[in-house]
Order: sequence, then structure tokens, then C-alpha cells
Amino acid sequence: MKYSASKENYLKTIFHLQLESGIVGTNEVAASLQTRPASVTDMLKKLKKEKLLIYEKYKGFKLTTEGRKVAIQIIRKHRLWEYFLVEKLQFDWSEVHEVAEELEHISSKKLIDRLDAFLNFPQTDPHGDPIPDRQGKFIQPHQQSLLDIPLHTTARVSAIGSQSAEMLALLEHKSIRIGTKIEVKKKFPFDNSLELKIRNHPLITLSEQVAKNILVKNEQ
Amino acid sequence: MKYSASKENYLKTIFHLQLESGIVGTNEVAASLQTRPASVTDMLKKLKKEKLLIYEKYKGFKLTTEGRKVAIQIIRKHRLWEYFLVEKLQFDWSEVHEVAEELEHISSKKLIDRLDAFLNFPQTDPHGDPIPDRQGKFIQPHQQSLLDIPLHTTARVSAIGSQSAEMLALLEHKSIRIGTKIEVKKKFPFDNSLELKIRNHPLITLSEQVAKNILVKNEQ
DNA sequence: TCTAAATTTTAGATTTGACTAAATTTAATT
DNA sequence: AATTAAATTTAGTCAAATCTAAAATTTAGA
Repeated sequence: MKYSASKENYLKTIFHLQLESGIVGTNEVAASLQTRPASVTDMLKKLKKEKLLIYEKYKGFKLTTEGRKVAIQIIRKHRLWEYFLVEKLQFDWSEVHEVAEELEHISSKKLIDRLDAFLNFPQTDPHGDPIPDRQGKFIQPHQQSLLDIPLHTTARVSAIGSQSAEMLALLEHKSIRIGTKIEVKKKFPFDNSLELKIRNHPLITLSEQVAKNILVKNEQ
Repeated sequence: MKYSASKENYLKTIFHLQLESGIVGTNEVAASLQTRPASVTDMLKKLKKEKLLIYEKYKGFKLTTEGRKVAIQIIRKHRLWEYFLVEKLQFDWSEVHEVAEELEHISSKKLIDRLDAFLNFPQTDPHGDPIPDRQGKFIQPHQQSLLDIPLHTTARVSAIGSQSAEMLALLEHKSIRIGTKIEVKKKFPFDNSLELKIRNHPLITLSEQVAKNILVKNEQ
């Protein structure tokens, strides 16, 4: 089945939101897609009619198995294209997101499988997020927010929770990228800001908003 | 400026048609885009308002300089993607067209210039058609239809005039591809069919419709 | 618990691109 | 030159996706 770019964006967004909240609300989706709640309601009805969404008026909603399947394939495409842009076309990882937002809607299944092979079946995209395989399977690595890890632990950056260009530019500036090894030196309860040490760098300070969006895996 | 996929398709189609006929008609475009003449008229008005088209009711139309510029950039994208699909993703040249029809509408200028560099600035696509450069310049090689070359001349296939999958499948079957050296052995005036010789192959017969769409350059 | 606030949905418009059927203009033919 | 045929345009609809404003429902606070 083929879906419009707009529908695909709704599916993808709902998928991401329900990973956190379980059940998703109209306002949430509207904020995420920069649209109006009324427009979201309109689309929910269409997605329900196509059996992609479990939805009852005023009760919130979530994807059906089929809806999840479609969403995962779009995420697969998005992340493979991001990988391609960075690895083959030397894009900066902070600028690939919006191009991938367009490329993810190209429909050819063969194209994406060939691209996957061409790239040697990468496991994660340049932001550290896992890339689903042909069957839609992917390992959700055990990771947590930088905010939540204890003092004096070292951890390695595994993903970035926000793809906004501003956020990525900030990280670029602070020399934080996927794979960077970090030790939390100090926490300030007043504003939940952190001081970090990265090898060969002076101490770095991060605000709560930023730290929240940096996902790390513990180093063994 | 950014244009809808639909508008881009109109611009591209009108560009191709006016290469042949100079001035273009509503029916021609409708046939080419598999749509209705009334829909074409609707779009003509929009393109005129955007100064992409020179158009007066009932009088035919052609692209403005700006319209031509936009069309050429779309053609550049189409042909670069075709080249990528064949050279890097091992697609068969007979199946790349429809995928490229989607990819050509991805808007990022940076993407296409980086892709161009990644591919080493190819001059022609897998069908032998020239690829415009960043500035929109491209050499239109001197070529003619296989129908028009004299008996016992050898020529090399330089482009295919029709991109239909059926046509390309037929050529595949007859072992005719870009670069194939051909000698015309016989012409039958009754139906304008031809008999050809290709090295290491038995004699091949082609109908007028097929031969018309095979473009060749004379071998020096 | 009852009301106010927040959330969500409905109703009615708008835009883009397409369609059918009918009218208009141009071209062709007798 | 007149009439038929072909090409083109207009008028009126339609579907997808969006919007605003208003109504309905749920939730939360006094």
C-alpha cells in the first residue's frame, strides 16, 4: 500500500510519541507536526478508516500493528538516507535531517533495500539511532538520558533526542557527538545543569534542556 | 523558488516537447502527462502567473528563460539519480526511470551538487542523454534516429528516445544498449522495418516504431 | 461536586490539482 | 466561404489536506 507524504508523517510522529507516552493526544501531535489540532483530528479519522490507528473520540489513540509497520519502514528510510548523506556525500550530521525528511517519502522498496546493501547494512544512523532492517526489526539499545546518570560515571553518547538544527549546532560547538566519552563532574540542583569532562577538553557546562536530550550508554 | 512536484512535471514535459516542436499545444502535454486537456489549461494559467510560461489562449505556449532554467535543473536531478541508481545501486537501466521520477523532486540543491561530485560529474545518464551541469549547461550531441541513417553505415547507440519499460525491455532482449555498435544491413520500405548486425549476434529485426526511438551517433 | 480550564472535535472555508461536460475558438475540407 | 472537425478553454465538481471559529467533552481545582 502507498500512503501520502502527509499520512506518512503522521504515522511516524505518532510512532515516536507513543514510544514515550504509550497513548498519544491530539495536541501533542499538532505541536510535533507544527499544525493545528483540528487538522490532526481530520487526519486521525482517515488513518482510523484505513486501519492504521486505534482511535476513539476524546480518548487518545495509538497505531495498529499495521500502522506501526508502516511507520517503521519510514523510519528505516529516513535513517538510511541520513547515513548515506553523511558517509557518502560528506554532509555534516547536523544538517541531514531535513533532507532525509524529503527522501524518506520515496516509495521504491527496491531502492531502499539496494541502498541498505550499498551502505553495508549499517546498524545505526549518524545520530546513533538504530536503523530497522527489511523486516522492521531493530535493537533498541539500552540508553538513558545524560541527566539521569550518576556523578563520576563515564558513559558514551549513543543518540541525540532532539534533531533541531539549533541543538545540533550547540553540540557541534561543544565537541559532543555520537561516540564521545563523557564523565559527569558536577550537578547543580538549582537549575539541573551539569559540568562534564571530555578528554582533551576543558570542563563543559550543559543546561538541563540540552542534557535531557543527550542519550548515553554506560561504558562497561 | 520551490515548486510543487506537479508544476515541475509540467515544466519538464513542456521543455522536452518544445525541443521538438518549438511551440507546444495543450493536447500534446495532456497526452504526455496522462492527464486531461482541461487540467493542462488550468496549470498553464498558474505557470503564466508565475512567469514561467509564455502563453496566450488558443495560441500555444513555451517556457520563459526562467521556466527553462527550472526545467533543466529538474532534468539534471533526474539524470544524476538515474546514473546513481545504475552505477552505484546496480539497477538495470530499463527500470530506473520511474524511481528517478520521484527522486527528481527532492529539493535540496546541496544534495544534488554533492551527488554530482560523488559520481564524478558524469556527462551522460545511462540512456545516453546529456546531464546538465550546475549552471544548466550541457552539450546536445549530434545524433539522429536509427531510421535515418543510410544502409551499410555503422553507428553507435547514443540515446533512447522512449523511456517506456516495454521499449527498454525489448532492447534488453535484442542486446541493444547505449554504446552498442550497429550496422544497418537491410531496410524494408513496406513497413520501414530494419535488419541490423551487431558483432557476435545473429541478424536483428526492428520495427519502425522501435528504430525511430533509437538515437545513434555516426562512428568517425 | 461543580465549575473553569484545557483538550478535542465539528462545521464551514480555502488551496491545489484534477475531473466532466459544455462552450468557444481555430483549422481543415468540401 | 461555409461547415465540420479538432483543439482549447470555461464552468462547475471533487478529493486531500489544511485552516479558523465555535461547540462538545474531559480534567482539574476550588
